[in-house]
This record gives sequence, C-alpha cells and structure tokens, in this order.
Amino acid sequence: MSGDPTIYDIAARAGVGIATVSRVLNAHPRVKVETRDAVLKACADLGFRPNRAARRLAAGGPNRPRVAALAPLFATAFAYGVTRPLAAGLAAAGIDLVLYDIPDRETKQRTLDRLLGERACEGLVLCSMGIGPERAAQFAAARIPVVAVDHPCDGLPAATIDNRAAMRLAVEVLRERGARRIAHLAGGDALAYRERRAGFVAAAGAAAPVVPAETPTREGGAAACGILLDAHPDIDAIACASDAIAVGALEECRRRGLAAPDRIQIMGFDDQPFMDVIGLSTVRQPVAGFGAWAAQAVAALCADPGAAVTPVLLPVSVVERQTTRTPAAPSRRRGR
Amino acid sequence: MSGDPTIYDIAARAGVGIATVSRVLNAHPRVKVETRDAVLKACADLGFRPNRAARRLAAGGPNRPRVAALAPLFATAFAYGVTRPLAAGLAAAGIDLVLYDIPDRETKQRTLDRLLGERACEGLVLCSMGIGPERAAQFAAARIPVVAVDHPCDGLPAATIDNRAAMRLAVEVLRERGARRIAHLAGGDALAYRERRAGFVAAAGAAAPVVPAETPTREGGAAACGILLDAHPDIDAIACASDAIAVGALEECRRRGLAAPDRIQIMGFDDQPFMDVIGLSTVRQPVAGFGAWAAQAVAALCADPGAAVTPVLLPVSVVERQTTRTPAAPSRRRGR
DNA sequence: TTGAAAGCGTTACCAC
DNA sequence: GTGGTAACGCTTTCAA
Repeated sequence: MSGDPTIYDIAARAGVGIATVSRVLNAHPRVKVETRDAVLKACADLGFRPNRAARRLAAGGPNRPRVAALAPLFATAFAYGVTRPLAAGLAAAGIDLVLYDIPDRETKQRTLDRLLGERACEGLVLCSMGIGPERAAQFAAARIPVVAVDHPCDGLPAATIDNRAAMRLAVEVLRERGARRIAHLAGGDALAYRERRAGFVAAAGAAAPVVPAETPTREGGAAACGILLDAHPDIDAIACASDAIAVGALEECRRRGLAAPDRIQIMGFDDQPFMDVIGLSTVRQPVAGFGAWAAQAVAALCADPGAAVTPVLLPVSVVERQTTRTPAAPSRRRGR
Repeated sequence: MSGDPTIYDIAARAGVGIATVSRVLNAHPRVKVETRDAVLKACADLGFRPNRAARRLAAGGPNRPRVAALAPLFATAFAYGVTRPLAAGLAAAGIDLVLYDIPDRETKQRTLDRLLGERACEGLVLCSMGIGPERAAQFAAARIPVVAVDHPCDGLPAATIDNRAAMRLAVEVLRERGARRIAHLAGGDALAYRERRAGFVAAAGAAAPVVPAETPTREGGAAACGILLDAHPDIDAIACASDAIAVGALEECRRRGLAAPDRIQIMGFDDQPFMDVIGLSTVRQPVAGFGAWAAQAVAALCADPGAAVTPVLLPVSVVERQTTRTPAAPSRRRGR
C-alpha cells in the first residue's frame, strides 16, 4: 500500500488473476460481465491508474522520442509564432512535442529539474531563455540534446538575431526620417530586451532617454510612454522594445494628441500579425524561422547525437509603415 | 537484429555486462574511461536509443498523466488563445500537455489512431473539432476521457458557444445601427462556421448574399469581399465569420474607397488581440474560457473517470467599435 | 472464461 | 570497477 495500486492489488481485491484485470482494462471481448464489473469496481475503489511506462514496455509500441519546449507563452504572440512551425516540424519527424509554459524563473528551474530527474524527454528546445553551464552539463551528461532559440547560450546551438544591431538599425532609420530626439521604451530583464536597449544606447547615445516598461505589454508600454513624455515632452521619436509596447505607446500618444508620424515617430519590434493594418513601422524578426530551425536542429540531434548543427544568425529588416515618416513610397529596408 | 538495439546488444558488442552499459548511460562516476568509450562507441555504431518506457518503469518515477490536445494551429490566433490557459491549468494539475497541430482531416485520423494504438495519453482535448461515435466508443473502451472545446460532440462534455445565436445577434446589432442590406462572408467547413452561416441566414433571410471565403484568413476575406461587392454593390453591412476575414474585408473596402462605418459597416467574430486598436466591431467569444474549462474538465476526468463534468455554453457579446455606426458612446452589448 | 508464467528493456542492488 | 540478477507493472501466449 505504499505507492500507487497495481493490477496485482486490483486482482487481489477482485479475487481474479492479473491477466483478467488486464483483459478488462483492454476491453477484451471474452470476459464474463460479473467479473468485469468486479474488476471495474476494484479499480474505482482503489483509484487505479495503469502505469503507462509498463504498458508501453509490455505492449512493445514504438519508442517515439519526445521533445520538450519551454517558452514564455505570456501575452505575446511571439512564442506562438515559434511554436507552430516547431510543432509541424517535429510531427513530420515523428517526434512528440510537450509544451511547457514558463512564466517565471522558478517555474523554469522546477521544470528543468523535473525533465532531468524523470528523464522525461529526449530533446529540449529553449525559447527566449538560456541555461547556465551546470545545467547544460547536466543535460549533456544525460545525453539530452538542447537547442536554443531567440537567445544565445554558451555551448548550445542556437538560432538568434543580432538584437543590438537591429535596434541600432531602427534608430538609424528614425534618424534618416528626420528624428532628432529619440527615446527608447525598454522591455524587461530578458536578454533580448537588454540587448536591444544596449543597441539603442550605442546608436542614440547615453544621454538619450530610456524608460523601461513594467511589462512588455500594451499596458506597460502605454504607462512607460506616459512617464517618458512627462519627463521629456520634446521627444520626437520612440524606438520600442516590442510591438506590444509600441502599440501601447501609440495609444498613449494619441491620447495626448501627439500625431504619428508628424509630431512623433514610433518604431516597434517583432512585426506581429496585424501590425501592418495598424500601420506600425517595426523591426521584423523571423519568428517562424526560429521554430523551423529548432525543429530541424533538435530532430537531427535526436536522430544522431553527433550530428553537426550549426547555429544561425537570422536576418532582420525594418518595415516602414505609417508611424514613421515616408522617405518616398512605403518600402522595406534591408537589415543586417 | 529485428527491432531497435537494446542494452544487451550494446553490452555484447562492447564486451561488457548490461549493468556497465547502464552505468555509462547514466553518467555513473565509477566507470573506467576505456570501458566507457567502448560502450559509447558501441552505442554510436548501433544507433542505440534507450527505451523510455523501460527506463521509467525500472527507475520508478511518478506516473504522470499526459493529455493530448488536437487543434488546428492554423493561421488564426484562436487555438493559441485556448492553448495558453490549457497549458497553465494542466501544469498546475501535474499533467503533461502534448500538442498536436491538426491541419487537415487526414492528420486528425492518423493522430487519433496513433493515440489509441499506442495508448499515448490519459486524456484528450479536442479543439474546434469533433469525433464520430465509433471513435468516441474506442476512447471510452480505452478508458481515455475526451473533452471538446469550441465544437459540440455527442456524448462528450464540451465547452461551446451558441454560434447561431451569436451571428443572429451580430445581424441584429447591424440592423439597429441602420444597416439595410446585410451580407455574410462565411468561413470554411468547420462546424462553427457553418453554424454562424446558418445563424446569419436565419436572421437576414435566405435572400441575403453569402459568399464563402476560400480560407478563413485576411486574404480569403479580402477576396471574398471583392466577389461580394462586385455582385452586390449596394451592400451596406457585412457580418463576417471571423476577425481575420473581417480585417481582409475591411482592407478590400478601403481599397475600393468604401468608408466604414459610413458607407459600409463591418462586423468580425472572435475579438482577437489588437482588434480594438484596429477598431473592428466584433462578436467576442471567451477564448481563454475554453482553455481553462478544458484543463479543469480533463484534469477532473483523469483523476476520477467517474467525475461529473458539466458541459457549458459560454456567453458571447458584441463589442461595438469603429466599423459599426455609433448608437451613442462605444459600448459593450450583452449577448445571450 | 480464466490463471500461470514468460517476457518487454531498464535500473539498481549485491557480490566479486 | 564490473557482472549477475532481481525487480518495475503490464500484456500476452498457453493451458486448463
């Protein structure tokens, strides 16, 4: 009576053999109704749940690999943009995808502990997050390949963009469109946001105003924008750490009667769905490319742990729409 | 040499015992380096992949339930809106979520076959799709609880909305706002779309124009809208089967110089993120509610197959924004 | 219709 | 360090 009940417990309680219990569980045709009911009752009484591992082992099904993906599903559409091609790519490779929403650091560590402790997966995809070297060593020791996406990680193959360069590019475009006093609405602690911020400082100078949004959401963006405009009413352009922040900023500006792009120019980051109809100029990043790369990379590594997976630096571009001034016709500007 | 290689094969090839192979695989400290390398080489040579079921059975880890969710991840944000609370709710219940993207009928059947054949899950969530009675019987026989979301299904607990009534409500609102010649841009074969169409016909009459979009996307919506306007230039309102279709229609109308809401009113369906900033009037459905309900329902059923799970009919409401005429101030209208 | 017993591929304990 | 050898919990013949 220590752990979960097994078919032996059920068999004993129902006064039958374990083979009979198994038959009942598998809806085998030739079982007397009374015995069946007795077994079912015993199952219910004991709260019996068949052990999946034992089942699969005995039944001899295929040993399908499983990949765990950790991502901050959050409010943002980013993780979803990555998830879809990931799911599709893994399915094509006959790999199951177990999705874990990681809202905070603690959940992340707990999830990683579990994955490791229970040997719950044959591969790991990290979306927008990294792991320390000890962790990486643990996974290496457990022979579980790990790849990262949207976040570089020492020693792990990763698909990333150059967030600094991307933000520098955004600032340059804003300048070329006539902006003189550019500010930055930063995101949170995530590395990508910190890099974007660093890129902004590098391009706009240390004196340029930077206001962090409490959360990388519309609400956070609007609030941060309010603080920014109160402190620096003369700002004429805002480079934002994400589209959500940018939309919030845009709303706040409208609320204050500051027209975009004439009075103030606004640049987002991501190019989420519908940003084109909103008319937000933004830095486009290859969201689907992240997912596709991760699927291919982790599948290759699962198939052959020695496979050579090359990290990639995906290209970004700025898409000029209605929140930045027009140089000529709306165009797409190449990135780095 | 019939199936996959086992540790016995590795042991034989490396000239060691299976216990040693196991030690190597688990990064046990006390293994001579040479033996370790020999084992590793044998593993590589034979392409050995440890059997997860056997591992877990022997290691005696927790028998964590697994729930499979089938959803058309598609272009729409709908499935994602459902997925997040589902992932969160299941995680809280200690249940793993395996996500399957179901782009078409064939994939669905194949996936269900696999799930059943391999007994790959302890619970199933169907998003925006149903299963036939035979299927349902198969899952019942396998004692795998199934719940549906956004799609009613005979004999299965489901969370749904009344799509007919919702679309009738949309038509009514449009009428109250002065629309006289209302048309419908329909979605695909999915039941929800068919119901919405039926609701439209019921409210607007069989003579009202209905044009199906090739795909329930912006492109599909724009194309269908073009066809509609060519055939019926006098239309003054369009009730759309989804937000994506509505946005496409809105774009097409703008392209033709038809101003919304003055010349033509447009109503969406879903209330996806950012529809408020686009200003689309739409029928809001409780996307997150679907996911939360499914998590709770399937978790309850996993814990106790006899649990009473009540189907729910979630409320909808129409949100009036800038693509419908204003009655007074923009307001939220209660649904049914 | 049912029971006994032989695996399924690992892990882990116990000797050597 | 390393090799036997019991488990682990279930499915599946094979007889009865």
